Amino acid sequence: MKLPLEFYTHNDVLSITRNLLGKYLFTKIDGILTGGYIVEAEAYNGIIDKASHSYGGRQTPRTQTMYMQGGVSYVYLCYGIHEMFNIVTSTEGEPHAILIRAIVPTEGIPEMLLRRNMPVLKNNITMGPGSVAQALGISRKTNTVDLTGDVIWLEDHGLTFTNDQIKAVPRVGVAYAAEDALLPYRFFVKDCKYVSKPNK
DNA sequence: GAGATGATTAGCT
DNA sequence: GCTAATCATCTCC
Repeated sequence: MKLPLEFYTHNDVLSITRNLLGKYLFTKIDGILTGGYIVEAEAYNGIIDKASHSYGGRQTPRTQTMYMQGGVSYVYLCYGIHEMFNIVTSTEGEPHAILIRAIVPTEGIPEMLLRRNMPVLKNNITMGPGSVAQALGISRKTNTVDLTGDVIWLEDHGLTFTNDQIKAVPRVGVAYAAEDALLPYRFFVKDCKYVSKPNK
């Protein structure tokens, strides 16, 4: 059931992103199991993606993780407080990554409530990339973790979405990036209450 | 070594 | 809808 390493090492980061929707993401942090299935993800297509840390082939200590072979986690801090969970794909030297933006929680919900400091379950518990990471207990300590290991992993439970249920939208703010601006990099499940804002 | 910045979120208007 | 909060990392001097 656990996704094999081959799932992550394909070169087509966009099709991997599409296939990630409906896959289950689990984490076991401090011995506590939490998880859910992915409903929103965004591809970061390496050196041609202006929004990527590795745009233009930039290589820094932080982005080293993106250049690794697919199948590891890439966690980084943004705006000082939000930790983001990415899945590195493709082969070594190709800085492809997929940002997990939203999941539907299924396992360990009480623990997620504690981590998010929320009294009751609300739709926004895993809405947005920062919230997903926090609810799952992901932090920079879980950077470069092997996704076929026992800390963070993905499973296929046979859940799939039709093309009608999935919406792919072009990224915004890259209008001058020629044909790349037209590519649909962001995938999400329509009308899912856990998906962040424009969910139709 | 100092300054700018950002793939966000929450809370107020 | 819009704006403030907040800090590790990158870049330039």
